[in-house]
Amino acid sequence: MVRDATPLGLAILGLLHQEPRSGYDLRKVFATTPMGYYSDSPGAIYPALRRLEEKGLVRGRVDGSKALRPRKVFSPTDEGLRALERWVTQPVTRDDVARGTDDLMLRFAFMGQLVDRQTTSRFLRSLAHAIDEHIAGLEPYLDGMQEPEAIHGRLALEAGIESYRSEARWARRALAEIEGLTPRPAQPGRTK
Amino acid sequence: MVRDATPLGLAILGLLHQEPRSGYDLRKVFATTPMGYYSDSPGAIYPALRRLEEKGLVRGRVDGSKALRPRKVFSPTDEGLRALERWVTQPVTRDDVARGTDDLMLRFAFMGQLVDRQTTSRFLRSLAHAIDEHIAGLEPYLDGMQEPEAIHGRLALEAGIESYRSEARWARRALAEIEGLTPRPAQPGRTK
DNA sequence: CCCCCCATGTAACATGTTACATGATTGA
DNA sequence: TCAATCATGTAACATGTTACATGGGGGG
Repeated sequence: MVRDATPLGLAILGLLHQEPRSGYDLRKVFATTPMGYYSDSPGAIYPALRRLEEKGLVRGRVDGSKALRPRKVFSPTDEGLRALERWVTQPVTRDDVARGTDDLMLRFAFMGQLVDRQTTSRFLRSLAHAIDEHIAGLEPYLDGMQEPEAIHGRLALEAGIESYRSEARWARRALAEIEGLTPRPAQPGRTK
Repeated sequence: MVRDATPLGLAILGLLHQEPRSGYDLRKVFATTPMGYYSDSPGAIYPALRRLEEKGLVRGRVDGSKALRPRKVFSPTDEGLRALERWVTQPVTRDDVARGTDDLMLRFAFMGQLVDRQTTSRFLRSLAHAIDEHIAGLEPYLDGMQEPEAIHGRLALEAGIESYRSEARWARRALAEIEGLTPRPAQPGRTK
């Protein structure tokens, strides 16, 4: 699984797929929306855009329409679109789940405009499964923390486990919602 | 609020406070326990230890007891202990909550051996409060996502919000458990 | 004998942070 | 006129990643 870009680069690529944007537009998105997890500093955005351009994943066009200082507006190339699709549809591993689920949520969010519903369903199912596995891997540690001296460690671990449980529940609910939208056209007999 | 060390450095400092450890010991902790969120690579651990030593926060002693290659075992200095205490007792801000709660959980876990119960209670209360505020800041974005086209974005945001809710519930439950342990000796009249 | 574990570390590289620089336009 | 906003970027720095280097000891 060769990495096409950094997490920030992939986040940018997905935003550019929603609509063409300048570096400044991207900064505003990261600064003012719940995507603020990613950096909004110019020292991160502009180099990331340059790297994406060097790899041929995005292309920038100078927009001189306004009298303002010229904006450089970027859009994904075909290759960029393919890289984006590869990223969002990657199988979900336990490692993905362990290191912050933000990345996974971003993949899910961008999926809406990019792949069909079956692919989304597959993603959610594999996500739920990976979370279950991860929880099963954490639980043994709880047994080693039953002494009263270990109360802080135990509680911290419980917080983690519960947060994963909450995410697994979400994944299953989202799956139901996505699949309940319309019966899949190819298999009308399976409805309900 | 001057930063005494990087997140990895603070995690190391807390582990060394539990018991003196070598660089290799630390790697094993990060590689085999739920603390695996932090890096277990030698290229991160050894430089981090050197930085902590240069700042006078830890001191290393060569343990030549075994016939094996000499281990270098580190412990926190008094100054390191003070830095650790400053870190865990820092007030919890919305920003802390937004960028991964792992750091906060680590602070909570290390708190057990470091501060009294009142400080822990204060931490948990401010955590619950910061999470509530953060959720209140996220909810307005949901309103802008009621159209059916925005379903993926809406679901992703809901996942985030629910995960924060789950953490706020945990904080309040942990608070009850910590405060229920024993009545505080100084105020016997307040029991029950 | 060879490979894996113990245990230390270094070097090149990629990435992000902080702070600065530039300059035009818009509103108080 | 002064500050804020639009809009681009660079430079120095800190940190982490990946891969390599070293060398002894124990087990199959």
